[in-house]
Amino acid sequence: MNLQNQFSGFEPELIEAIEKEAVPKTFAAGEVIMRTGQYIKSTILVLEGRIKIYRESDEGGEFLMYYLGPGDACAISMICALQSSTSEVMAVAEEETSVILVPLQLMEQLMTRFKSWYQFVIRTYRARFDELLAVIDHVAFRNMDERLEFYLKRYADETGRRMITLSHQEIASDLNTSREVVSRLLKKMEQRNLVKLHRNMVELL
Amino acid sequence: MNLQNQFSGFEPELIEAIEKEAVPKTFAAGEVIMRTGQYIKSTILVLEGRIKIYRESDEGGEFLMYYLGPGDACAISMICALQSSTSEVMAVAEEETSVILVPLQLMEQLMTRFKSWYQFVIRTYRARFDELLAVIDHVAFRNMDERLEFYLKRYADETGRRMITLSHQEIASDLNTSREVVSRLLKKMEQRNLVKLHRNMVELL
DNA sequence: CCATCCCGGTGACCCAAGTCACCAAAATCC
DNA sequence: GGATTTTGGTGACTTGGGTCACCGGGATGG
Repeated sequence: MNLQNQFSGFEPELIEAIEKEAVPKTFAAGEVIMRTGQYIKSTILVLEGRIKIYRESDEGGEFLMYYLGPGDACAISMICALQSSTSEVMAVAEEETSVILVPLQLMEQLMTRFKSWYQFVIRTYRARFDELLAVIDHVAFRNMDERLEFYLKRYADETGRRMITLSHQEIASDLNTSREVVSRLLKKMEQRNLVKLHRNMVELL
Repeated sequence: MNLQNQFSGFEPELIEAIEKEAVPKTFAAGEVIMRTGQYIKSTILVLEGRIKIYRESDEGGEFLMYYLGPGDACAISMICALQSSTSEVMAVAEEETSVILVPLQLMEQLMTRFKSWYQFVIRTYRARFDELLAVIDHVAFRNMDERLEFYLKRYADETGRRMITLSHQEIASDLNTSREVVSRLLKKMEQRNLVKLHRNMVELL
């Protein structure tokens, strides 16, 4: 698996420059990639797998923001790396995930040398910003049933599978609600023939 | 009022470059600066006044995200301008506000010519990103009473006044709730000696 | 000066969703 | 194989906060 496949917009010299200096790294499923308060010195490019980006509250609650997949970059790590400041979010590998770490000083070089890198960075900011706006919309304007539906659809889209292998408890954590609420809403969705419920699994119809 | 005062980190040549090509503009209180769906071709730098950035829902609800004051730049206009794509938020002048519009092609020149501009852009992204995270935290983890308290404190900080000249209805819109709820919560805050209520005005104690 | 509008206050009510308690089935551990 | 944990289902209850109705007092305008 190399850069070319996932980042097709990059010109060959850019790819070469990254491959020469950047550090590939692999994370096992469930491994923490970035934690709240941690200093960030490199930007993360995702080659394979899936990373979950979420916010933690003081009281132990968590709140899913979005996922990163192959071809994505972590906007937060970009911003933090460029300021060598701390991350305000958590990043955890959902599956076995391989990434490339682009250290700060390389990042700055690429920025001035390669227009395609610069544009990639801008696109990344834009994409994450839009995702945050969508999150705010949902939590501000939508009820739990709509949020749950959206959550399941997004999950299915991200993974490309209609079978969602998550327990009700895990879904509840991501939405910062309780298991009972998720159970009940899923039951209602089943009655509306939107999903079929299995153990540890929700099938989207 | 010129750039130097509000953007003290900029070197003289940068200021000169901006002043030569960028367009100053003034908005009256209440005027719409940017609306949802509008194409953005320039980045906005705020010299004087205050701009409210908020999100609109399909059903007419609105939701305050943050304010921009002197020395701030609009990250969304940056991102949009650089992609010449549409804004996903509303921007309205809260008071008489003067800004400088930096057109796209100038923006790109400055980016490569001036390190201090580049860093300013990064700082801006970071600041807005953090503000969005704070918004998400509040709406995800906090109840209305805490959100109201935070809202009032922030307003007082932004304006530098303890007297907040807003009707309950206006506050309710910003928090996407109803006037009655705001009235009741303010009454409770008054009983706790946190505020004193006047007509069209909340005094922070 | 009267009519109308905006503002704030309040009681009654309702609903979404969080909490508590408990249970049964499946999975996992020793 | 028995014990414990995880998972999901459900009824009962509470609570935050949204809605409705109504009222009075100040502001505004013809």
